[in-house]
Amino acid sequence: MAQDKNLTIQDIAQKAGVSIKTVSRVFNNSPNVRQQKRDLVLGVAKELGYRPNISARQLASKRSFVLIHFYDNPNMDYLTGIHDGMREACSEQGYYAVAERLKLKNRSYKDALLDYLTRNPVDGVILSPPISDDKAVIREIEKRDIPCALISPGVKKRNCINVFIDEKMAGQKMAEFLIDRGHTKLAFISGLDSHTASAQREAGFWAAVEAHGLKRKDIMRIGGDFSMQSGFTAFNALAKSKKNITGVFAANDEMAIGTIIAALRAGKKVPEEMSVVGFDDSAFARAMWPPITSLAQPIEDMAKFSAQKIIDWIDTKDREQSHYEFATEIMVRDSCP
Amino acid sequence: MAQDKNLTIQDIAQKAGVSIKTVSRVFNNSPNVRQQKRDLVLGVAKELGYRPNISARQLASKRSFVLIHFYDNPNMDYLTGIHDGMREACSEQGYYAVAERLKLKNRSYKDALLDYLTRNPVDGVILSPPISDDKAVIREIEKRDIPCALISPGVKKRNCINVFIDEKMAGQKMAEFLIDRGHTKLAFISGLDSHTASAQREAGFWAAVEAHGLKRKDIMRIGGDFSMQSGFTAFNALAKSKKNITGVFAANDEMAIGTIIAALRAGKKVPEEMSVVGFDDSAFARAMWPPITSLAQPIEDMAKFSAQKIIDWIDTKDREQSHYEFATEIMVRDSCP
DNA sequence: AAGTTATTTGACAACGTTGTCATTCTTTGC
DNA sequence: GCAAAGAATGACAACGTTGTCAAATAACTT
Repeated sequence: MAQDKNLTIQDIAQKAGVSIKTVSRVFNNSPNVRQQKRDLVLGVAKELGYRPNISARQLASKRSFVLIHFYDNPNMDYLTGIHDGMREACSEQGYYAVAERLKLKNRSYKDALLDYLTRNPVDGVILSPPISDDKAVIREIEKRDIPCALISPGVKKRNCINVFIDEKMAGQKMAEFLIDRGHTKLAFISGLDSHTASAQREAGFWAAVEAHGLKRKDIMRIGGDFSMQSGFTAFNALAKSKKNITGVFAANDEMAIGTIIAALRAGKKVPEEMSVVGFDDSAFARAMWPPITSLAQPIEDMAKFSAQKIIDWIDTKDREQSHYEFATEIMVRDSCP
Repeated sequence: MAQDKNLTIQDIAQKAGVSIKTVSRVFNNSPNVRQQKRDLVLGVAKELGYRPNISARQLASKRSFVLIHFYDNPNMDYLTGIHDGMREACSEQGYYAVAERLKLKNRSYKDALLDYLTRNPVDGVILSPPISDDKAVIREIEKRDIPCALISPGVKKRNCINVFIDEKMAGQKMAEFLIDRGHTKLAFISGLDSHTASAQREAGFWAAVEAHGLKRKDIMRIGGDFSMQSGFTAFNALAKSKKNITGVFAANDEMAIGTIIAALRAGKKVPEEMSVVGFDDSAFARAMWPPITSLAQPIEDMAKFSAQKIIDWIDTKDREQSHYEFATEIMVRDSCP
């Protein structure tokens, strides 16, 4: 099967009895190769265990074969999910999956981006929140005509591949999950306002509140910033109020954790006296005590799909549709059983 | 300064009035180039903003210019620390920094490694715990004559660059930190036994206990596995015992967090009734409530240094010394002020 | 000062692909 | 059936470096 020798196109061409250019065409999914020859070449290549030399491809084609994921959400689960998904799609096609953090907080993040793009040519870009909503970043990428996929963008972009879950529906599902379990006094802890998804989750939350005729005065809305710290302060606000909230929906798991820790510290039992649900299905949510009920999105599938679509786009210079929606799932755990 | 055009060696050679080979030599730190010419070339290159084409270098030299970090500790702070350090060293020299997870739990991890190494040639490897102690992995790398650096290995290897902190001393420092603050009834929560560093931290702990003449019967040793979960159970063991422990030293931050959460849940105040210190100075340790006193190691520096040494090794085909020790620092926070 | 040896430089052919463009087959249309 | 158009193939020159080896220059010897 897999040879160790460094085979070249030459070897394959010889054994298959075709020209090296034909072999090249096959490996680039170029049109204008008879199916019969395509199969022949693929067969020989597989038998001999041939793998194209990436450096040579890069040099000759002036492509980099790099798909890069720009992120600014240092959530390990999320990141590895995206990375694994990208890699699955990439390795099949001989692409590299690279991840690069872009710190939006730093004033110079745009410079860092430009610097990166000029130093390291990339063939495709995947942006995850909150960068998938950064107009400056998207503009620079479009300006260079680099195929681009947005994961969970707040606003869908015409020239990009948009991959997302229905955040509003997800928010609504979570709120209804609490309501179904008898909670009528709810709190929503929001994320950063710059993170559009959080706003949509909130919209879903309010939709559920309204649909079930809950009273506005029984509902609290607490501003957070996705950090554990803001979960602490959120609980304090909760405790200070006289509303006697029993169901808390945090826009992400870290804030849910913060809320629970603060609750424990204050002697409030979770879930007995107060239920908390999070969002993201992070490892910490699973490891907490109690483990946290959270909403899981198929992030790996989404990333794989995005990468695949980008590669198609590169190959065909033309992409079909650009909106793709994925289904979510509530992971029920002890924090709100 | 930085030109956008794609300059080639040719351009530099022409402008500097030397052959392209000489320029090539300069950029490869090859010997046998007169200092005067070296400066001249470097000057011209800088002025024009030249950057070597990596693909061409790879193709011609059969080097990959990739340094890879194999890890199996999904701790984001640690990982980004290592990655940032590597990148700093790499970017100066035109190398790529790549990270790849090797799941030791999977039976097939060795196959995954071999698969990776045959598919993606790498010029150098950095291993972090627990992989820096995996003999099978190290053997495969040595077999291929790939320069290798071990970060915090339990056992130092002759043919590798060994970069570490004095784990035992660090453990001792942490224990003494507790003792200095008046604690005489201590507990140590260990990590996985396969993680040699944990054993060394423990050795330091016992050394401090002995040096200060604490009574063995006042000390508890609880087996953990680095997970938050094991911090929970550790606290339970603590609470069940009648020893009235007031100072806890967990071999990493996650277990410290678990311990604190369990304590809060049980109504025990931290640090008023019990002090807890961790190890690693992770983001969560900083974000917890109370923030956790923890031991910080200069991981970024260590990684940068490792990468630099590997590149030197590649360039000179010869490395000097192979043991390098870095200093640590206790980050004092509220969990044991 | 001439003969040696060591150091520095350069010419030119790789490296393994893809782009270009000319050539040879297949269709298709009438 | 034959021309015209289209699809499939291949020959050969890039791509931007480094390796090899020979040539030129500098540094010692005696």
